[in-house]
Amino acid sequence: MTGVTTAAADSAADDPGAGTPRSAAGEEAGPVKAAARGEAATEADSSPVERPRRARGEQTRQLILETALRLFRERGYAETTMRAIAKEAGVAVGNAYYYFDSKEHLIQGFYDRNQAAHRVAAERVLNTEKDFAARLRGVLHAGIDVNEPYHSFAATFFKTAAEPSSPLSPFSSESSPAREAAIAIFRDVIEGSSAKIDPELRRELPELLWLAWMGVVLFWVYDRSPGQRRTRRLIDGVVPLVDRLVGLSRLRVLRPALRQVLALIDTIRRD
Amino acid sequence: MTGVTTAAADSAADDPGAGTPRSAAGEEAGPVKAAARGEAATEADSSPVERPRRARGEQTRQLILETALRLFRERGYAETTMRAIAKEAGVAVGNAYYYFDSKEHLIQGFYDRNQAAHRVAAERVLNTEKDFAARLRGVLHAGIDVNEPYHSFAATFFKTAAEPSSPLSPFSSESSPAREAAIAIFRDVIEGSSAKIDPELRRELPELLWLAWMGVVLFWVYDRSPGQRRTRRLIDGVVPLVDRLVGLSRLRVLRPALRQVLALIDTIRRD
DNA sequence: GACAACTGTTGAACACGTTCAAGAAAGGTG
DNA sequence: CACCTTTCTTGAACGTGTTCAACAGTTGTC
Repeated sequence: MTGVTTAAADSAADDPGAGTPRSAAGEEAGPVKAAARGEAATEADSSPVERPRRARGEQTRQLILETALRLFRERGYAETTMRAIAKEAGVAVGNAYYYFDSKEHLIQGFYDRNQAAHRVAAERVLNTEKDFAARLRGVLHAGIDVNEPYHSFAATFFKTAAEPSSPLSPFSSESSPAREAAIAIFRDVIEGSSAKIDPELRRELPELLWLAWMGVVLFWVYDRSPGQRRTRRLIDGVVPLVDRLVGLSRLRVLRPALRQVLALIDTIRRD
Repeated sequence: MTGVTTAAADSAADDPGAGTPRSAAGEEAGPVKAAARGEAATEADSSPVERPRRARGEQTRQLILETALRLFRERGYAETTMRAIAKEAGVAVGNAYYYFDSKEHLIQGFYDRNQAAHRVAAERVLNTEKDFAARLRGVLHAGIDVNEPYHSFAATFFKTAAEPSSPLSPFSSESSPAREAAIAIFRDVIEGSSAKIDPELRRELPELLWLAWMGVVLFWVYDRSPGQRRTRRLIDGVVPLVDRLVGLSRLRVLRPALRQVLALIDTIRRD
């Protein structure tokens, strides 16, 4: 299932872009730039460009990103034009395209922040709870908490993330750092818990939980109930089920079924 | 989970649009037209237009749809411009917009056909098999068979269907006829089978199987393996699991768990 | 047949995302 | 310093989906 990779209340970017852009430090140090390009199979894309990022460039890049995210928040994604972003940031349109391959690529910045915010919010739970179900429940709710302010336009560019060939797809290689980071959270959920889990299942569980999380996000995106309370209920209902299932995983009687599931996962995973 | 509602090899529309468009009969009798409009909550949309559909209009409408689908198949969705469709159909651009609210709305026609084709293909299985697992397996494979020729661009406009506010979303009210039809197939899978199923589960099962089908479609859309064989394996692996689970549903020991699941579904369903 | 009220059709015009050739600024090298 | 190379910046121009005011065709009414 597809889904917004992460989520987070970036309370940064509160002051308009006008003045001093943050010093080049922090997030966004990543190298990824050369778009994998969607399209059909048209020969090798001869451009692993890899830009060196001088100081000035980094500054402009941040300025454009801040401005874009602010406008997205203020007006929504579709309603924010590239011209508006450029104008507000005080640069030419073309300049934005020098740093970001497309309007969609601006969203990646959003993901990265929300991922980080989810991590932080999850940490609070993971440091205090030992019970598996409580940990899982806390982490899932934290993820939704962090995404909540963006529900209205998360849906809008969820659309964008849904295209398999899009670099924004949670399954794309371009988002694999974010994906790994997300899976790591669920690994922590398991490892720090007191739960006794079948070892084979334990190995696969972080990824499975992440997948379940993607499912929850997907549900959330479609959730039109006030305050998305149906999603909250889904979490509260699903967690005990998962907990029970995981607990049952060590029962002799269910071994064959578990094996069957694990074998299936394995079969599917190898190409 | 989002997913292409249906699928089908429309072998109709083989002769180019040039000559006589089919007589207004057949599919597409539906009334739905007044778009729900996405956007924010901007007052009531004062237009439940409901067009009467005269004969001539219906003819033009069909012509435009045929032409569009043909071009989509030949060149892909993104590469087909509204201007090209209009030109090829011998009408003005604006005319296409008289019949279809947007380019995306042309896709709905595609869905409807594929839905019908899936029904037909499923029938063949349902008429010969009695075993639940075999029926389910057959129906799922039939659905993929029917979609196969369109895999390359199904992905492209899967993106479109993914947006929750889009009328193309499988969960939207605008696609509810297609959705109901799809669920009906799974109802037949169950009712015609020899399987003994807990009655409460039985009531919910068609919708659950449809949901699973949406999951399979989602997987298929993302499946890049040659011939999408991973999807085939997924089906072959998941069906026995579902079968086993359904069979177990009548066991006394698993009653509480089943109840828990059904209660969850109920909770979530009511807003 | 005259008139009105639709349904159906047109193509220019608009705003948007994106590209690109041109050039300015900054760094590096002798 | 002069020079070359690389990074960065510009804005006009292109092709796209979509809109809209105008007009044509059809149907119904007296």
